[in-house]
Amino acid sequence: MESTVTLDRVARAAGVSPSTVSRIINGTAKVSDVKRENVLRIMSELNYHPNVLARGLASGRTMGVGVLTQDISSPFYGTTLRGIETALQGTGYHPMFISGHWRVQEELEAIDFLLSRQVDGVIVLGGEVPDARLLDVARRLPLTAFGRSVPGLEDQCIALDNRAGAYQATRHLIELGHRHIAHIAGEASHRDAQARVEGYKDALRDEGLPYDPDLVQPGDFQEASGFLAATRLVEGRTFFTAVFAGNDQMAYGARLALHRKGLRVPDDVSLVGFDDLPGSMYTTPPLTTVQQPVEDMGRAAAEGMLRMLRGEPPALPRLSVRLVLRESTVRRRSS
Amino acid sequence: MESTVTLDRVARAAGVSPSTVSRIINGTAKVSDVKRENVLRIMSELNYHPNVLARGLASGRTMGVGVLTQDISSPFYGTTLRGIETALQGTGYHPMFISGHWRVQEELEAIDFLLSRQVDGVIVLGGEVPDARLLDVARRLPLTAFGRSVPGLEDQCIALDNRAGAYQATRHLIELGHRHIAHIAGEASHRDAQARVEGYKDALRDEGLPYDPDLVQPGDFQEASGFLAATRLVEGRTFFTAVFAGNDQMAYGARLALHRKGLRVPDDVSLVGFDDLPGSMYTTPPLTTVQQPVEDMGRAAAEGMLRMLRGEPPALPRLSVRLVLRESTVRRRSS
DNA sequence: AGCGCATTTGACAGCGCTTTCTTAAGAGTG
DNA sequence: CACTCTTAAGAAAGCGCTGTCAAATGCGCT
Repeated sequence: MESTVTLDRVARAAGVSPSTVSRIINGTAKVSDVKRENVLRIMSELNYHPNVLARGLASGRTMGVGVLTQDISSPFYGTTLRGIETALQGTGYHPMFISGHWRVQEELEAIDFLLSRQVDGVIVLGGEVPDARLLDVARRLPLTAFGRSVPGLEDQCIALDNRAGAYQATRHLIELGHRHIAHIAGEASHRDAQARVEGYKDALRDEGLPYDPDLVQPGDFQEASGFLAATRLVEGRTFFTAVFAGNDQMAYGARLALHRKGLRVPDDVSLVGFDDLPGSMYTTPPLTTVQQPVEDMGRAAAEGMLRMLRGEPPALPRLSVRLVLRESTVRRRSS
Repeated sequence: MESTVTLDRVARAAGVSPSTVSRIINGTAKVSDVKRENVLRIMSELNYHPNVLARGLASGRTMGVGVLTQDISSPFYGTTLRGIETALQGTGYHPMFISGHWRVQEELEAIDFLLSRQVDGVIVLGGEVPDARLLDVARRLPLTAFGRSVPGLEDQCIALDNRAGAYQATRHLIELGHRHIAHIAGEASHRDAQARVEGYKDALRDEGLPYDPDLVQPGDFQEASGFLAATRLVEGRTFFTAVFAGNDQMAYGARLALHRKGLRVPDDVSLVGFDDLPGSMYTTPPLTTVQQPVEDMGRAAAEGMLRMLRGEPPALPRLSVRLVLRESTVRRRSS
C-alpha cells in the first residue's frame, strides 16, 4: 500500500529540506540547478502532486475562483461558463461552479459554500442575491458580476442592457410595418424579464403605438411557457402580426405553437427572440434575435477577476447587445 | 479589520476547548446542552464558517465529488450535470465540475486537478481518457463513469447503448417504408459516433437493405456539420427519403438545410435524431429521436457514487434508450 | 462518606504545505 | 588573508481543523 506522496517524502528522497522542494515548486526563490533537476526528477518518479488543500491552508491562496451560476444546464449560462473557463485556462486559476437556481436562499448558501472553500475571488452570474450580500463579499474578496449592476460596485459589473435590446427588437418589428406586436414575458420576478418588458413598452410609446395588456402574455423563460403563451395569443381575440419573445427558448415554444395553429413564420407572424442561443441560427426559419455576447462577457468577467487578483482595477469592457437579423421577421404585407 | 473567524476564536469566546466546538459542528460526540447552545449562539454571532480546506486536510475527507465532464456548455452534458447536482443536493457532498473537451491531455490534467484537490470520489462523463488511467483512479477512490464501459469496472459504469438506439432509429425508418436512409455520422473518433454508425448498419443488414457509403456523411456533432452534411446529401446524386442524424444537434442543422433546399420534413424527408435534447420537443416539427434519460443517468451516477462513499456497492441501475416518436418521421408515400 | 463507573471535556499531535528567520557557505574586497 | 556581503539551504512555526488519549466530572451504589 503506497501511502500518499507528500512533499516531505520527496524532500527526504532527494536529500533536501521540504523548504527547498517547496521553493522549486513555486519558484519562490533561487535553487541550485543540480538540486532542482534532482528534485524534479524525483517528483516525477514518485508521481508527486501537491495537495491543494494543504497549500491553500498554508498560503491563504487556493487558486480557485468561485462562480455562482443559476442553472448548470442552461444554454445561456453554459456559454458564459465556457467563456470563464477559457479565460482562466492556463492562468493557474480554476473555476468552481455552483448553481443557485434563482432562489435567494440557495444562492446565499452557494456563496457561503464558496467562501468556506476559500476561493480567491467570486464571479456572480445574475441571480437574486441581495446587493447587500454582494457588497459584503466584495469587501473581502475580488468580485465581478455579470448580468446585474450592483450600486456601489458598478465598475465590477457587466450588465446586459436588456431594455435597449428589447427596444431594438420591438422597434425592428415596428419598422417592418407591424402595428400589433405581442410580447411573451419572462418570469415576472426576474430583473431581466422586467427590463425587457420595459424596452418593449418604450418602443411602442416612442412610435406612438398603443400598449395593449392583452398582447403581453406571461411566461417563465422555458420553451413550454412560450408555447402556451403563443397559444393563448392565437386563441385570444386580439389581433397581432408579430411576437417578441422574452428569450429564445420561449420563442422556440411560440414558434411551434404558431405552427400548430397553421400560422407560418414569418409569412403570417414575425417572431423575434432574445439571447441568440447557439441553436437559434438553426431553427426553421433561423430566428431573428437580440444577441448578447455571452461567451465574451463570461471571458470579460473572468479577465476582470484576474486583474483584480493581481491588484489591478477590473477594467471591464462595455459590451452591448445587438439585433441579429435572420429569417423569422419580415415586412408586414399590407394586405 | 476583523480577522477571519476561526474555530479557535469561537472556542475562546465560548470558554470551551476547540475540540468541543469541533464536536458540536460535526456531532462527533455528545456535548452538554448548555455548552452546545452557547457555542451555537456564539458561532452565529461571530458568523463563523468552517474552513473547508483545514477540515479536509485534518480529516482526509473534503466532501467534494469531482466531475469530469467534456463541455460545460453542452446541452447534453449539462443535463447530466444537473442530475448529478440534484442527487448530491443535501447530502453534504458537493460536485466539482471540470471540462476535458474530449482532449486526452486535457482530461488527464483535469483528473490530476481533481485528485490534487483531494476530492472524495470521481464521476467521469464520457471522454477519451485511457481506461488504464480510470482503473488507476478507481483503485484509490470511488469512481463511477457515465457513457463508457471500462473493462474491469463494469459495475461502476453506466453505458449508453448507442448501438441499440441507432438500431431502433434506423429500424423505425425502415418500418415506415423508407428504403434509402442516409446517416449523418458524428466525430469519427468518438466511441459513441462509431457505435451509432454500427447500429445503423446493423438495422440495414437485418432488413436486407444495401449499405451505401454515399449515404453516410461525416459530421462532428455540431449543428453546422449537420447542415453541411445534409446539403451534400441533397446535392449528391444518391436518392434518399430519410435521414438518421447521429445526434439532435446535427439533426437541427440538417433540418434547416432541407428547408433551404425546399424539402419538407417529414413530407419529403423523414428525420430522426439522437439524444432528445430539451429543445427537440419544440423544433418544427418536433423531432423523432432516441431518448437517453441523461438527467436520470447523471442522478444514477451520483447516487452510485454516494453508495460507494458509504462503502456500499454502487448498484447502478440499468437504464436504456428508447425511441421517442414525434412528428419528423412519417410513412413513406408510395408515390 | 467513599468507591467505581460512565460520560463529558480538554490537551495535543498532527494533516501537507508555506514562509519567515537563521545559518552556512561562497564570493568579493582591501 | 581576514573580513564583510551575498546567496542558497535548512529549521521551525504555523495555517484551521480533527481525532486520539487522558483527565475531570458527575452519578449511583454500598
